[in-house]
Parts: sequence; structure tokens; C-alpha cells
Amino acid sequence: MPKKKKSTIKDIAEALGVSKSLVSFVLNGKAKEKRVSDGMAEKVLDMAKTMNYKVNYMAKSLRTGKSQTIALIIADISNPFFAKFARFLENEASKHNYKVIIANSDEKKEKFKAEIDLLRNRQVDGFILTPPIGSEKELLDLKNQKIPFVVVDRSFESVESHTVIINNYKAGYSATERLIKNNRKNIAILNVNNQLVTMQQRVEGFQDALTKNGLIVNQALIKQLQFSHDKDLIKEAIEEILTAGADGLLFTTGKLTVLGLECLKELGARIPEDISVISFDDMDAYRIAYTPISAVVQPLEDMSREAIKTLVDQIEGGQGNDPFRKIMLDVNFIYRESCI
Amino acid sequence: MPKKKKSTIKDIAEALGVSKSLVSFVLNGKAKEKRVSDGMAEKVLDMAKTMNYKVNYMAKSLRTGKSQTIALIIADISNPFFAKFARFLENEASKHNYKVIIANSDEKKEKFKAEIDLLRNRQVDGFILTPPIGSEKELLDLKNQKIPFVVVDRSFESVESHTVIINNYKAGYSATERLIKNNRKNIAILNVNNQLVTMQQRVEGFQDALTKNGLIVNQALIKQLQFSHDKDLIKEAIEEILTAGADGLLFTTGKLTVLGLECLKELGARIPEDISVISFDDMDAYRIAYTPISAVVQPLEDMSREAIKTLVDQIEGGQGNDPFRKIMLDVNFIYRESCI
DNA sequence: CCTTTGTGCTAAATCGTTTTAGCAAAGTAA
DNA sequence: TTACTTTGCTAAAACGATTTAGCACAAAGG
Repeated sequence: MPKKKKSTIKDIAEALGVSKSLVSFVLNGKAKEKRVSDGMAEKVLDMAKTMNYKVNYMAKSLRTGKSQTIALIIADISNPFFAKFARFLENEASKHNYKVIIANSDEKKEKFKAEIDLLRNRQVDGFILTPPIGSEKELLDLKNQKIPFVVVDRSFESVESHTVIINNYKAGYSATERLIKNNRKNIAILNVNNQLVTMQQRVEGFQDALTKNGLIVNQALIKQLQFSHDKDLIKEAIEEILTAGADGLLFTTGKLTVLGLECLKELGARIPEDISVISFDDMDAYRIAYTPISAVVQPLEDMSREAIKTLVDQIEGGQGNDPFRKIMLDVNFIYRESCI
Repeated sequence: MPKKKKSTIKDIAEALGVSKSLVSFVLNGKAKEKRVSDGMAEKVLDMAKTMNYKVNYMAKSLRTGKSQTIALIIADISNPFFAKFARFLENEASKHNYKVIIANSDEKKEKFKAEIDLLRNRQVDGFILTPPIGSEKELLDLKNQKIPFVVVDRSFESVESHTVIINNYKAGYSATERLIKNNRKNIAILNVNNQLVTMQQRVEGFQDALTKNGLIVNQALIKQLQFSHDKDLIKEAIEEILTAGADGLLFTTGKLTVLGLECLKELGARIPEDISVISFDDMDAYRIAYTPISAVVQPLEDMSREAIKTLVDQIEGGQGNDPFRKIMLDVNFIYRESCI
């Protein structure tokens, strides 16, 4: 049984009778640049392998100030939308040799701030953020202190930053048109987080689709909720739109939809006979729902790739004085029985 | 605009004209123990606050060998079961001042090993693992090298270790009895990962429930699948059990169930009229499924708490020569229309 | 008065890297 | 020959903390 004591650069240096610097140069691929002879470079590499050398990231980070770790702060990893995104993000991050630490804000700006502070202590190199309402100040702080970050899924008008979002307006517009093509005239929308520009844009797309198609916008059919997890509030809202004669419904988040579908059933509304439905975010649940639900599918993999690329460029690239990248991606649609 | 330069212990020491050691003692709560005068301790704390001092974890870790970070290696964070678990785990970890890095193995032992190696380089203090089939060697390595870890959701007979699992036998037994009480005589089970003891136990519980209730065990109704993500295979298996006259079905994982429900629908089997269904793991999807599905609910929060506690005790506690803790928790049940 | 004990603090080593500055030997150019 | 360049390497400082050993002084005990 080989008693693997963990070896350090110093061990390798001593074993070969050379200096630590030499070993470090070689191990970091700077052999050529630092004019280490080919023979010596090879010897170092061999010795590193036989001694089972593994770099100590703590030491490396302390010296370089880079931890090769990025933080992802989302509302809640147990929300499948974020979980899927997190998975793609980790894949992309690992391609660039970064690890991801996930933190949950629960859409509360205090938790959001607390997590940022905590993670900064741990010297993460940058952040991927879905900032809750009212967290402009935290973003400004990061900007002022030149900490690399990318905002995804949302955007703030008052704080310019690197952003990766979908075309929410267009997505809302297209989803609504689908319901219109279903011959629906009284289409409702159920929305949350309406202080977020991105969520507003979904509603704007919805409204414009109506007017452009000669339908009137009935304010009684536009419902703004405070939370997406309060079933009673959702039920109330749905009851109201049903009473107002809704025959079509656009949910703006997946979480809202899952609870909303429960409510619709409880209220005896049949899908799609009584009301056609389409939802943002594709959930597994939609495939086995009592009526399979159509969905606006966000390109999570592309979003992850762009987010990581933008972040890594900031971290490893220049001064971070590049113009802000505002990446906007198009969504896809999956049509199921809920709006045939 | 306050130009917050990040301050170090040295800065505080110089500002007060004392030594770094003194400052370190105070900031680590060792003032009393190290006989620092009360007045001085207070001065240090005040200065730390006004200078906005934040500990540098890299430096601390390098010196102490502890990173206050633990690794969670699961099959896939985008699987809601693991995502929920991850969320609870992070909550528990943060109570002990640990951050969690999540890695995905996709149930492949090579990826599992690769992630362990990667994370060990990063000096994580310990691991929470759901080891894939065939990863005994990796667990043994960790044991030999005295790296703290806890196995959750599964267990290996050949490698003794700290473990947190549910009582799989009992859960399988009870779930099956529920179907029997539904007057079902030809109950089937769909299983995956049958090389895992924990999964075998679910099947054993199933079988014993049948025999104890005077039913015969029909091997044609016991289906072992290789993967949980291959819909064609699942469909084939379900077709076979339907042909064999199944009127009850127990799914052993949530992922299996979601695909399985799609198949059942496609095959025209009505739930619960033609076949009663119950599933391990409660998914959001079950509440809005075409027939709401009953579920075996694992106590994820309790499991997280026990896992973190066990791990932290190893890390911070003694030599790690304590006897292995084998924690087994009971499950809960949620009954919905799929087996009334 | 001398010795012991206790109090309050500090200097310096250490963790494992990276990186700057520079040295000695060999090669090249005049 | 002299002077510059290139090649191949090293010594030592630094990153920011923790921790060990010990110093100086005061108080206490005989």
C-alpha cells in the first residue's frame, strides 16, 4: 500500500536538486518562456507524476489572488429552472477550469447581499447573478470595486452591467400570438416580480400582441403577483380572471404554472376546452400534466455559455473596461395540448 | 465615496501599534485564552469594524489546512430530488459556516473519481457522496487517506463508512402494502440501479409485502432497468408488465416515474382504474399529473442535517476513529388519487 | 530579598505557491 | 581581446493568516 504523502513543489525541487522556481515554471507551462531547458522540463514533469504531485489551490490562490472559483447566486436551487441552469453553468465553468459555488437568495435582497459578502471573503473570482428586486446597490458596489460579474435572466435599467437575457418582449409576444391563433379572445396573463424589467417586458409583449391582432387589452386580465409560492393568492387571481371571462392564459414562470394548474383544476376549468394555457419555462411536470402544457423554452445552455464566457473574459482578460456586453437570446417553443 | 481598500490583520496591527499575533488572537475569539486584556480586545474589534476587515480565507486555509468548504457529489443537480437535497444541505452547512461545492457524476464512476480528485486539490474539508455503482475503490481511497466523508442515499456492503439512508426495505414494504390495500393482486415494480444495495432493499420490501399478504411474487412483474433516462426501455418494460396483467405499479425513483407516466398514458393504461401507482420521491409534477401520484417522501431535511452533522464531527472532531455512524431514517407517504 | 507565578504582549516561523531580480557560464560580434 | 547577448538557472520576497516560544514586568509567597 503506497503511503501517498502529498508532495509539494519543494519536494520535487529537492528530489531533483533544483530550485522551486524552476519547478513552478515548468508546472505552469512557462518552461519555454522562462528558458528552462527541454531536458530539465521533462525531468520535472516526470518527477511530478511519480511523486503524484497535486497543486495546492489555497497556496496558489493566496499568491495569485485568483481562486478559480465563481459564485452563482440564484433564488433557489430547488427550483428546477435554476437547477437546470446551474447544471449547464457548471459544465461550462469546468471547461475553463473553474468550480462553481451556488448560493440561494430566496429573492431577498438581504440574503443576496449577505451571500455576496460571504463569497467575497472566500475570494471568488467573479459572480453570476440573478439579482432580486431592490439589489441595485449591491451591483453598484461590485462595479465600484471592479469585481467581475454577469447578470443573467434579468436586467436593471439603473445599473449598467454585463447581461445575458432572453428576448422577453418577443417571447411574450409570440406566446400570446399562439393563444390568439387558438381563437382565444380574452387572454389573461399571470405575472410575478413585476418590478423586474425583464418581467415587465413579458407583459409588454403580451399586450402588444393583443393590440396588433385587433384585441383589446383588458386590465382585469392582467394579474401581478407578489410571490410565486403563495397558492392562495394564485387561486384568487385565477378565480378573478375566470370570472372576467378568460379563455386563454399565459403564465410567466414555471413555478407559477405548477401551482396555477392545481388551482385551475380545483376551480373546474378545463384545459384547453375552457381555457388555453402556455407557460414560460419548460418543466418536466408539463409532459405528464392532466393536460400537457405548452412552454416557452429558454436556451439555458447557450445562456450558460455566454455568461461564463463573459465572466471569464472579465476575470482573465484586461482591465474590465470593455463596454458592457448585453447578450439577448431567442427562445424556443414547445407546443403541447394545452393550446392546440 | 469611501474607497474601501481591503484591510489585513497587519493593517489593524499597525493602526493600533500592536502585533499581528495579538490581533489574530482577538479576531479568533481567543482573547481570554491567550490573555489579551479586555481593553485591548475591544480596541481590536472596533478597529476591525471601522477598517471593514474581512478575513482572507485563502490565507487562513493555507495555514490551517481547513477550507471551510465541503463537496457534494451527486448524480445530477438538475434532477429535482438532488436539487432539493442540495438546498437543504446548503442550509445546514451554512449553519456550521461551511460552503458547499456541488459536482455531478452522472452516475459514472470515472466522472465521480475525477471530481473527487479535482475537489481534493482544492482542499475541501470533506465530502457528501452518492457514489455510483462500482465506486468502492474511490471510497476506500478516501478512507485510507483519512479524508472525511459521508455516504448518503446509498450504501456499500464492502466498504464500511458513515452513512445516512432511509429505511428502504420498510419504505418498499409499506408502499406495496398500500397498493395491496387497494385490492391490487398483480403488483409490479420498476427499478433502476439494482446493483445498489439500497435499491435492492426496496425490491425486497416489495416482495416481502406481497408474500406476507398472501400474494405470489411474479418475476415477470419485477423489472430492472439499466438507466432511468431511456424512455424506450421504460416503455418496453411497462408494456410487458401490462401484458402480464399488472394492476399495480411501484416506481423506485422519481425520474423513472415521470417518464413512466408518459408511457402509461401512451399505452392507454388508466390510473388508477387499470393500474394503481405509487412512486418513490415526491415530485412537483405529481400534483398536477393527469392522475395525481402518491409518493414515498424522503425526509431530505433530516437527512441533510444528519449528513452535515456527521461530516462536521469528523472534520472538527477527533481523529476520525469513531465507529461508523449508520443513520437510517423513516420515510413519509403522501397519498393521492393514483392509489385511493 | 529572592523566587515563583501570572499577565500582557511580541517575534518569527510556517503553510505552498508565484514572481522578480539577478548571477554565472557560454555564445556571438567586433 | 573586449564587450555584449543569450541561456539556464537560483535566491528571496511576497501573499495573509496562525501558532509556538518566549520576553518583560508586576504581583505574590516564603
